[in-house]
Amino acid sequence: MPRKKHYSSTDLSASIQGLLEKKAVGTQEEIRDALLKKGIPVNQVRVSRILHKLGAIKMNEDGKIVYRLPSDAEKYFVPKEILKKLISRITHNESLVVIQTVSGSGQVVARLLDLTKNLDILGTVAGDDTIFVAPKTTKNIETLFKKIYNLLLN
Amino acid sequence: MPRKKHYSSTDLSASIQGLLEKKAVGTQEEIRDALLKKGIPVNQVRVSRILHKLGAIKMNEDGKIVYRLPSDAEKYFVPKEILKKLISRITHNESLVVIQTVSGSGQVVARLLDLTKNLDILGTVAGDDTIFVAPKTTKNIETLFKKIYNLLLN
DNA sequence: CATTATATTGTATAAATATACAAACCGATT
DNA sequence: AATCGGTTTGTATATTTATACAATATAATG
Repeated sequence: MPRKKHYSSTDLSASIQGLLEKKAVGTQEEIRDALLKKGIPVNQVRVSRILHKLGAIKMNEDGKIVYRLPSDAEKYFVPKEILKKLISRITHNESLVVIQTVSGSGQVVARLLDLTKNLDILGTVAGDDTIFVAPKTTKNIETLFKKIYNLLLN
Repeated sequence: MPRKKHYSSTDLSASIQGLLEKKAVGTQEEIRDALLKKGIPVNQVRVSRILHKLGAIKMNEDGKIVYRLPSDAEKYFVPKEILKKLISRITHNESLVVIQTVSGSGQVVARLLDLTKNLDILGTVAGDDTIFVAPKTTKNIETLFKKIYNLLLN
C-alpha cells in the first residue's frame, strides 16, 4: 500500500499559514475545502496535525469561531492603550503616511499595522522610530491617513 | 418536567472564569469535573455555551491545548518589545517593588503583571505612570525584584 | 394580573477534532 | 545494498464540542 504523497509537509504548512492570514476560517473541513480548491490534496487529519504544529489558536471574533496563527493573534490582543503610548505622531504627504513612534518601537508597530485587515496599504518600512506606510493608491491618501489615525489613536 | 436550576448563569460564568484564571484546562469535561468537585452541578452543554459567551480562546502552550479568557491571553500575545518600551525603571525598597512607566501606561502594565503566574505578589496598585507591587512576603523582596526585572526587561 | 416574547436549559445527537495503530517514508549508518 | 530509528501518513474511530429541538424560565407588555 504505497502512500501517495503529493504535497510535502513544509509546503502544506505554508499553504495553511497563507490561508489563515487571508481568510477567517472556522473549521478544519473549511481549511481542507479551500486547499482542495487550490488543487492541494489533503485530509482532515493532516490539517489537524499541522494546525497543532503551527500553534494555531481558536478564537472568538464577534461570536464567530476562527483559527488564527499566533503571530496574527497579536493584533487582537495587544491592548489599544498600549499602542497609543508607543505612537507620537501620524502625518502624511501626497504619497506616504508617516508614523512616528517612541524610540525603538518602529518595527513592532509596523508589524501590527501589517497584520491589520481592510487597510489599503502595499506595505510598511520601519526604522527605529519611524514607519513609512505605502498606500495601494495615492489617490486616497487622506482616507488612508484617517483610517490609520482612527485605528491607532482613537 | 421542571428543570433543576441549581446555579445561575452569572454565578456559573464567574466560576468558570475563576477556574480558567487559575488552571490550564484543556477540555470542557475537565472544566466540568473541576466544577463538580466544587459542588457546582453543570453539564457539558452549559460549559460550552458559557465559554462561547465569554469569548474563550483555545490556544497551544508548549504543545498543550488550553482554554484561556481573552483578557488572560493578552499576556501571551503582547510582544516583549512593546512592554519594554513602556517601562522606564524598576526599583524596590524593603516592602515594595516600584515600576515607573511612560506616562499613562501604569494601568496597562499592572494588568499584565497581575496576569502573570508564579509571581509571589499580593497585588498591584497603579497610577498614571507608577505601579506599586506588593509582595506576598517582604522577606524576599530582592528575589521578587529580580523576577519582575527579568520578566519585564530581559 | 394575564399574555406574549425572549432567553435558558437539558437531552440527544450531529459536527468537529484528535488519537491509535499500522504501514510507509526518510535519513543516517554500516 | 541492508538495517535502524525516527517521522509522517492514512484509515478508522474515539474524543470533544456544538447544535437542534422541546420544554421551562424569565422579561416585557398591556
